[in-house]
Amino acid sequence: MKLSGGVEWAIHCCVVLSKMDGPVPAGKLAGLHDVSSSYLAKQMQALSRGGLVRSLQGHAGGYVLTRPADEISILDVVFAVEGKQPLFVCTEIRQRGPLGTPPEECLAPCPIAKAMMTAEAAWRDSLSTISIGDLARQVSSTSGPEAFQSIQEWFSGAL
Amino acid sequence: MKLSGGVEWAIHCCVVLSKMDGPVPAGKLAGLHDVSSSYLAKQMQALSRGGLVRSLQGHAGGYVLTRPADEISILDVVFAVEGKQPLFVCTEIRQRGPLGTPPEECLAPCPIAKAMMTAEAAWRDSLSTISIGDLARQVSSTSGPEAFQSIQEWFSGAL
DNA sequence: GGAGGGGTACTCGGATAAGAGCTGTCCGAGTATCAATGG
DNA sequence: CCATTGATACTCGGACAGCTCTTATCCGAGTACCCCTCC
Repeated sequence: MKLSGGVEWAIHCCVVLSKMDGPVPAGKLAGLHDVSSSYLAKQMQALSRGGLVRSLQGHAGGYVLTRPADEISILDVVFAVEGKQPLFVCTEIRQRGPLGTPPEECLAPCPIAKAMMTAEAAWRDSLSTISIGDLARQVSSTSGPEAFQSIQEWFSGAL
Repeated sequence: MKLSGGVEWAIHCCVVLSKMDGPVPAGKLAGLHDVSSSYLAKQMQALSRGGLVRSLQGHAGGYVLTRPADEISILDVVFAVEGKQPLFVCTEIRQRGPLGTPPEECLAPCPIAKAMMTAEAAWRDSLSTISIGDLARQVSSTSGPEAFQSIQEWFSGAL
């Protein structure tokens, strides 16, 4: 029970994209972070399907954020990469077995499922309060404001 | 990225155990819920390793809760079955690549990891506020107080 | 009648296969750029 | 000198294997009960 590693990559890429002017191809994002180019491309495709980024094909193509960074929450990224399926899925155990409760009596949700859903909602709420813009500002204050400028220059100079 | 299905089984078993007098073998718990006996045994072993239940071997053996139901939170069960490893693991991407931040400058935790950890803490906090005893009381009020008595009788009569 | 010993049946515990999902890779479809050519 | 046209190189997108983790199963180790035997 572990979150996909691609989530971390995707968030980092979104933060970087939020500070770049033009489109950035997946290959350069992979080179910057020293990760598999092909696999990161897969994550970017997920972001594209989720509507978080827009893909530009052709010579000077790449990915661009579709919305302002402050309007993209971490939850959006997690949903795009991992899917919206909840962590806990109730299989209605109470209805099974020789003493199972008949379905017509199961009006209220199973208390166990309810508790798990409440906790999951707390998790999602916490993720939805933090935006890509917030993260970018925090990175600027910790790693220095010139960090993103160096990245942009590296993208231009390219390897 | 889905929680192990065994978690649901384990919680249900803990709730049932909290209302039983004597030890209950894993086979009967499996029969009650109509799930794989062998696989549920594995989950019970995890609970035993986690110190939540005590195993009694021999003819009239089985599993018994080690603590009062009100002192066992759902989080304890999740930790016992899934392990205490966090959902999100930071691989320190910021240190990798040509523009990676040197380790000696990474004093503060990565903002991205920090945000994920905060959300995870909210999830765990929510889980830790609900005990097995709470769930048992909710089941009694929704499914009727006689439900657990029927189960106890079914365990005695056995199949 | 009571105590001791052996057998039996039941329990847990860990070691062992099958399946699904994540990780990683490849090649084809599409498009903007650039250069060459003709007017 | 400018517009058109073709080639080119670069991009994304989805289809294809390898591997780890979850799911499912089995058999051996250990223990309490029960019955039989002996005193």
